[in-house]
Amino acid sequence: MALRVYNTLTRQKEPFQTVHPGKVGMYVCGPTVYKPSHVGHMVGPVIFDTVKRYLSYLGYQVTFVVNITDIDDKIIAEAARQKRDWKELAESVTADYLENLKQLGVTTIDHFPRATEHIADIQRIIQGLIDKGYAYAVDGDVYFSVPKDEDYGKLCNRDPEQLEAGARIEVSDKKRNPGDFALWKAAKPGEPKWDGPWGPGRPGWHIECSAMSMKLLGPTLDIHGGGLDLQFPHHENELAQSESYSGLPFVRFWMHNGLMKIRSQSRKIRADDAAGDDGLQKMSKSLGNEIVVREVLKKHSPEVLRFLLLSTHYRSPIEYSEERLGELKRGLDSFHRFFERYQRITGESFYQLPAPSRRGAFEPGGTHADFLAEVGRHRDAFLDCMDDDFNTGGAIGALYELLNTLNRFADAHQLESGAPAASAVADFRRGTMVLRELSQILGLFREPPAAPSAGQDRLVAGLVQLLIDLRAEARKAKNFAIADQIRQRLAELNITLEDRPGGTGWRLG
RNA sequence: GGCCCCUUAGCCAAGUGGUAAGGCAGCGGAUUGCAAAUCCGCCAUUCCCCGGUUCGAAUCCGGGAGGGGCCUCCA
Repeated sequence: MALRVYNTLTRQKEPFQTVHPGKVGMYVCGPTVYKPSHVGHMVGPVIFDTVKRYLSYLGYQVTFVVNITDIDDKIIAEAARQKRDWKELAESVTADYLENLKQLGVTTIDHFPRATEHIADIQRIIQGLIDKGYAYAVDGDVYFSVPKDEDYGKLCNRDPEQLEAGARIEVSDKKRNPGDFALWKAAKPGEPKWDGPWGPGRPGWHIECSAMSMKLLGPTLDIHGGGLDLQFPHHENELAQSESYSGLPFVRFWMHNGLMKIRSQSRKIRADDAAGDDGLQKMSKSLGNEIVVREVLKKHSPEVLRFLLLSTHYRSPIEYSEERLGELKRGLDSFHRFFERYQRITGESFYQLPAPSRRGAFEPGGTHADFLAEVGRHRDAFLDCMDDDFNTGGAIGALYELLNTLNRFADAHQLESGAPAASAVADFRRGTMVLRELSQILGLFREPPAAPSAGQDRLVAGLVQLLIDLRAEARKAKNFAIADQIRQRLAELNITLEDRPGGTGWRLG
């Protein structure tokens, strides 16, 4: 199957085609940096990081750009509130954002352009729009003239005439039409400003994305991504100004990810008796229900959070809850346990396994052809899901089936006990390599999970081993009362023992 | 008022015309001295409701109910 991608512009899945064969320019709207990121801000980066991983796996050379909007009304307002320098605020929030991305394994972004570093590019586009008659300057402001753009509204199916009916549009007597939006805003006294042909001021909200994306990726992007809530007005306006400026199609594929939701306290109470009201709301600052990423990572591993974001199709809304995270951790743990098992069997770390970085054919062969053929079927299922508009939820299902196949093979061939056939271990390794290959596409299992602090403590490890040895003696002597007491008391300390063919192991949790 | 989207088991979730993946939880079994881990089996005759198209629909069309997003800043 060939890759198909859902395009918001046409509202259907289309065969993926790029402007330049083999190359992909991908731009995703990043944050306006005035407050620490909440988990909703991670959805896009994780999704599009996975998109890039998969496109690279398919052989595309992908340039991935995420902008940082570091000048905006909200930044100015928040800095004033905190009595802080706006620039310093923007920088510290940016650092928080970048650290969160790193934690979540979002490692494929090539450029993080800042709006303040592209003022000249922004001004050039604004001037171009004025020259072409799409924009007009008034008292130091510059506005985009919506009626001049015949196909304005095509992304969101919006009729400019009806924008007036909304009545929620910012009133301004400077605008010629209610739907017109600012490209350049004149600075009020004390506000940050850059000199420009229309007077000192700063860029409007949408223009920085047009300027930076076209500068880094050319006039036509292959993929433009962002949250569903950015469709209008942000992307609609970006589209309008970019195409009016360049005269070329701005984006091949518009991709929008679903929003993070959270069960709100106030409605949860009602939901208990009111059937049908699930009490879910979008996570947002205005509703005061945001969960800051930094806080989440104090309690949960970043891998669980990433797993959550990939467990649902990217266009669907996704609920954030502690229960769900716990549930997913249990699922993830079964993979981690397998990796330890793999190491016991082969003496090799799963995380060191080589895996093809490019998609190729999987040739079963081997001594245990049925087993490898089954591995191949799961691999095909995984890749078919990814080909179908990056269906990560379905792909994860295939990953679980692959895990089951591998465990079953290890059981059936008693790889952990006695002296297993070398051919069985070799085929087992080949099968496991496929799990490594596929999980890398999702950015999962890149490194061993961080052991809880107690697990790294040599004293603790020594003491637990001592008790395991004593228990082994007791078991040998058939003194099960003592043996069980040791296990029970350890369990109370959150230490679980596992008696395996090769000896007893332990883990926290 | 306008524009979009969603509704699959206790929960999460894949599935866009061919007879319901997967996970969590639960239950039964193998294994174990007993557990844990792993494995096996069970767990939606049915996909919000009502019509229609079709040999055949969770999937297409029409209507209804419920939920959500956008139209103002939002990932």
